[in-house]
Amino acid sequence: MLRHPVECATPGLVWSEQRMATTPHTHDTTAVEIQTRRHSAAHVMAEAVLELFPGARLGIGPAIEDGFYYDFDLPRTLTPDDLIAIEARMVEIIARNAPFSRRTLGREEALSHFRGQSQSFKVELIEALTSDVVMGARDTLAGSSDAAALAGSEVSLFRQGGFEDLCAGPHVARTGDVGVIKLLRVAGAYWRGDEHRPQLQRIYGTAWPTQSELDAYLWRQEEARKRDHRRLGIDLGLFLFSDQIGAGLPIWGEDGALLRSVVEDFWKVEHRAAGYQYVYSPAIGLTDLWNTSGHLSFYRENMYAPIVMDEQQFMLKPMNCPFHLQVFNRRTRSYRELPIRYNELGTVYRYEPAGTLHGLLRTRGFTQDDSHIFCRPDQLDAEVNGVLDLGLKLWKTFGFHDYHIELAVRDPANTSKYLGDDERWVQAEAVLERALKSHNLEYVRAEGEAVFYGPKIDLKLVDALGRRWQCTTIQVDFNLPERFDLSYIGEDGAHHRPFMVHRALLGSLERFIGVLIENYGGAFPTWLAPTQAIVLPVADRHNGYAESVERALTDRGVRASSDVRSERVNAKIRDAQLRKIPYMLVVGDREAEAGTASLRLRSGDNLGAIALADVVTRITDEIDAKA
RNA sequence: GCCGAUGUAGCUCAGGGGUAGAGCAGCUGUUUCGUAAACAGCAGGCCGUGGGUUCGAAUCCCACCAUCGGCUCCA
Repeated sequence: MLRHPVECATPGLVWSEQRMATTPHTHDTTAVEIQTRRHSAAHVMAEAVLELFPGARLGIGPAIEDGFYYDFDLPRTLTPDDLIAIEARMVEIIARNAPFSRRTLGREEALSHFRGQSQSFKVELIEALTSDVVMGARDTLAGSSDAAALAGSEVSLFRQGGFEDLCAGPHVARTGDVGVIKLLRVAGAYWRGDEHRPQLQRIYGTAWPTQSELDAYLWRQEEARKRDHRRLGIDLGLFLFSDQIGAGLPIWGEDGALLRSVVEDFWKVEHRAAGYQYVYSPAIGLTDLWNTSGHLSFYRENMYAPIVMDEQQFMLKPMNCPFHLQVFNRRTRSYRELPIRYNELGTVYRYEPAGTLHGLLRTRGFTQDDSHIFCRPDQLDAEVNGVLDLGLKLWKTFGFHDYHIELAVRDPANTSKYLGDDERWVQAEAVLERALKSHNLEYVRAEGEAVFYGPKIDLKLVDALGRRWQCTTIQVDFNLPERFDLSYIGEDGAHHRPFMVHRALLGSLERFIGVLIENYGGAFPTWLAPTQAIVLPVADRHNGYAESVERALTDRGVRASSDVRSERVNAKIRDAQLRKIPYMLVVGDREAEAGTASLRLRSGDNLGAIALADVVTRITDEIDAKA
């Protein structure tokens, strides 16, 4: 049993509170208890590391979802053996069952205390912490401080055994209450997340009340690994990467390409129905184009080097916007034709640092489901609303019903990073905010997250395991129309500047399909499955009937095949199961005689013999319903 | 890009200074079978790439590339 946590009322370290706040279900008592346990485990780990590496400097050590970490500055890099040794020492410390105790120190006292121990990161934390508390600015490290107010502030410290740490708490009562721990991995992490500051060694671990809960967690991790789209991509033959092509450049294999084309076809039909006009644009454009668009000033580090031909410089496109602007601009536009909505599955190339590549979720070449909408000021609200309507329809059809939404706005402290005047930024933010509210979508404001040409809505899809995936982005762009001098002739006969909405609803086909794979664990709903039905003849003499069954399905547009190998049905079923094919139609003497098929579902359910026509209807109905 | 780990057959992995091993997949043959793996045989690798050490390197050292776990960044 977990005893009552040590009480703590002092305003504490910003970081631990932030972590707690970002963890779901914090109001749940058991969640608070487990967070307390894990945070205490981090202290135990720090004690163990200090016992083994007396000179170690400590960074921060919060509880995180499913575990905890602590950052250390150590004289040498840790090896897997070190991890074992640290874990063993932690088990000892937990067995010592030392009580956690709290005391407070004045700011100056605390500073000299940690200076005396050469714990410079702790010193920095106190300096930041006390000013934050006084100034009420939780996220600001720097900032002017009121000396008088600071002098009176206090910080809390927690001790267990021979180890004392700056900490807001709360903690468990004794080290024995930490529970069952396991260290998972070591990773480099920049101090305060800043790549210009020292890199520390971060040890990740997890802690649970009992061994069986730890085992259950490790089992869940294993299950999650089985859903990894990179694993499934290989197993199901969906896509591949090749050393001969280059990192971050996926190739779609047979079934992956089929899946992708199903997604694309559906996307195109829905966009046409929503009043979009499809356009095509080239992969490269003259350097001057990217100058005009502002990409060379604001996006160059993500762009590939110029291609020189005939004394002209071209650059590979990292975005599709400038091309769509050209389509709009090719002739004078009337206010009567607005809104104009161009869409394109546009393949872009962006340089991404090698260490950030991750299967289909982070690549160097990807195809955005892109669109640019040009409209009058009085149409802007309706257009953004229309984008959300279409988005919701798509996401729901693909099986995503929960979203995590951010309204990304400028960093007010650094407006020089952005193009365009204040008034338009304020206007753009207001339009996005109104659209979210009118759809009753909850969102959080994210300052400093806007792109250089406008504020945006970033929408993350929440998958079957509760994980969030950044896919959608909806941006109001007041800047590119200006740069390319877009205009339309208004009712008054004068030129007016159109507004522009830039949006990708699935994000990129690569990432979206990666997310689809993980969400469904490779077992796609029938309308998406590359092979929707497979006919399994019991013996070779049933191959003829099997092929007629297959034809009955393919004639109705079902993606079906037959497994006519000289294998036993058991083997054919096993292979079909592993390929996660939704429908298996077993046919033998009885079925051939009666004109039926014995229907087995991917779930393992055996529905028995069903008249062929009914099987076909059942499958086509399900495909049509996109269920 | 930064920190760490890893790289052996299509896949999963063993081996480890003296000219490469298993299972599955593949191919061939036999089997004709009723809801998650029939049997036998064959074939398959410049041990990520390039240097170095050595009589000899897949094995040791260095560099690079890629992948994995994180950090930072993002569709």
